[in-house]
Amino acid sequence: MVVTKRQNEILKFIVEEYVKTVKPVSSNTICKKLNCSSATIRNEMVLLEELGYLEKNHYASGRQPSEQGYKYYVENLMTPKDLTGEDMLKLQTIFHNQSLVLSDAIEKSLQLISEITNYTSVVLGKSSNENKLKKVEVLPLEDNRILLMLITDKGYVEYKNIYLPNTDIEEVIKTVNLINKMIVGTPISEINKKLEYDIKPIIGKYVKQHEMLYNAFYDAFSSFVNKTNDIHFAGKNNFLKQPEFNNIEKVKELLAKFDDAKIINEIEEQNNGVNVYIGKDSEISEDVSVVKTKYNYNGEEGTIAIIGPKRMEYERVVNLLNYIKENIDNQ
Amino acid sequence: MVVTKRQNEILKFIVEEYVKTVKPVSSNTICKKLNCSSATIRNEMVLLEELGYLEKNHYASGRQPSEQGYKYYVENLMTPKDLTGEDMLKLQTIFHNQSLVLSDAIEKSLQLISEITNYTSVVLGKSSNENKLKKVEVLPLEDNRILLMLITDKGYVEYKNIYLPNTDIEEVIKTVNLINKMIVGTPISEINKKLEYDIKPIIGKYVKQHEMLYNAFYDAFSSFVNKTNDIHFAGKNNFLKQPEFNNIEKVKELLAKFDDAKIINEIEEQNNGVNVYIGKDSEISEDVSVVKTKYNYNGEEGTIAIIGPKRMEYERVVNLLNYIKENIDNQ
DNA sequence: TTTAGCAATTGAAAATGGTGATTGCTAGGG
DNA sequence: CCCTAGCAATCACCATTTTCAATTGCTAAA
Repeated sequence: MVVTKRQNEILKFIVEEYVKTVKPVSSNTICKKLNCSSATIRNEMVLLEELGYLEKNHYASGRQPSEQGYKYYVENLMTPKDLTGEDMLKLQTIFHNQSLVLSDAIEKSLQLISEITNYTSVVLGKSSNENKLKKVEVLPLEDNRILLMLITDKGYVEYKNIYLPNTDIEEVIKTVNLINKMIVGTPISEINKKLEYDIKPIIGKYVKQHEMLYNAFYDAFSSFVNKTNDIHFAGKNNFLKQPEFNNIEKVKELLAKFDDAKIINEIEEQNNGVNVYIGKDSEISEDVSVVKTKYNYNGEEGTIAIIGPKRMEYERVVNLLNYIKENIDNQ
Repeated sequence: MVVTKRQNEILKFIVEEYVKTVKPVSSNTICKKLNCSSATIRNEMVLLEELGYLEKNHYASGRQPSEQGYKYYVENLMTPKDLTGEDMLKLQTIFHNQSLVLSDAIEKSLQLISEITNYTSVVLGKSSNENKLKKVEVLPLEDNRILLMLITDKGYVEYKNIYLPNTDIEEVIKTVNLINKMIVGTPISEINKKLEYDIKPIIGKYVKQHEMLYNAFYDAFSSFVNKTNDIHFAGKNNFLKQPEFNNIEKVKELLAKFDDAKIINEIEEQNNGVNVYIGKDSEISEDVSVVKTKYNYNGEEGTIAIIGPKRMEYERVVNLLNYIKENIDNQ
């Protein structure tokens, strides 16, 4: 079945109206905008419903977009107009601010987006798993404490503050320097093995409290491996502001998902460009949608995503994300 | 007016029953436990209400503890019995695990507490504001990127990944080493001033892209200052599980408080020991209570707090916190 | 001092009724 | 053949009423 021009207009109007008002749209509301009677609209709505683009809550309720309807809207009806002046200006001040390191600019811009849209933003840096250890550094502090730092070739740092009572710190430093030579260059993911089989015996020889030191090492590397992703949220609680999440159960479910590492993986797989995943496709919850894109700036890879209710301002969000992506790529 | 032994028993029972069931306690429920009729209990309840320890929701509802009632319970009725076997065992495995650095053990134990109690836990490390800069370190990475690390004497580290296209990295490193000599020893809080008046001119002389480098420095130190507190939450969303927070508005209010830095300050002031702040005294919301304590382990200072609904298992939480405190002090 | 008994009070849940919004359908008109 | 006016039908929503069970305060007797 072919979708007529008028049907497209009606569908577009319904999506945008519903996004604004969160209320089913009636034939009457529509006929004020288009020049025809409500009955005509109703006839068209019946067809659009048969096509699967519209839904009713009950016999005599107005229509709202179905998941398919949103998809159709995003693919065919959305006008890729420029950002509104306001949105644009705010983002510009961030990206044109030379003082910001890129990662900070991204984070700041996502905070901004969360603020102005009331959705949730996520930056997902590339896994540090593939990093290789570049350097192990020890720094003596006061009172038999040392600072242990692990640095990777991509510039990630993990550090730990260790208290070693009754230990000759000089000796510890010598030992660590020895270890340093042995493990530099090892991929982070393989390091714990190496630690156990190659390093453990050596620490034992040199340091009295070898148990403590060894464990500190082991821990530091473990948390490195666990922290396989560098993830930052902005506006995590914004869902509380959305009327469709006014019920505790849904909020609970969603916030739990945000803590769960799985959400990250779901978000990661993706082709290039700015993509929209609606409802069930979001892999998070059928009530939310995700707009996301990858970036790669001189080896610094990552994904940016905006998570909002299915009733999302797709046009605006896609444009915002496009703008950010362009700014990163052109920088 | 004197509180009789029986009145104490009744109050204790009501508190513990209400904490369990979240429902007003009726005279009938009580008389099953004590050997007397419901009418007798009712007479006593009238007296306890006059003393301000009990409350009614309406004419014919059962009684529940008032804020004052909880206070009286915590101060006079709570039996400081040992931890139950289960709670104890779980905590032991954390603290007797020699492999954990103290700060990690604390964090792990709070995660555990949040899990088993469904309350929210907070560790608040001492402000890094009083720290002095110990070392500035630069490490060249691939592709004209450098890693900038700032290390304080107390062992805090802040790092930034900077991309400096078209710049002689060797020159940058020389410059930074120069800067290093000039600012080591400066308190973090004063560093931005020094940067602006003493350091800025120097970087200008040595580095082409001085703007970029200078700003990176400035940023790194700024975020150091802003991060005046080292704060970690566990079970932030646990409030969603508590029946008294089944309304979005309250949850919103509370989660906003958690993000707000003020909550930290409110929590910080405190004398020694494990203290209980009920309802309005919590300074957070009249619906929550806070149990907290300070620790000081070899210069590593901080505060631990458990935040829960006013209807809290005070006995259990106080005992848990006591156990942790003892373990830190004795370690 | 304790207790049995009873009227009084209230919230919560279920039942009821009215209102307004909106639809689907029908029949007539361009 | 498409559009539209008109109208009964449908349903959510709100307010009101009814019913029910829980629990209290009070009184009078043990």
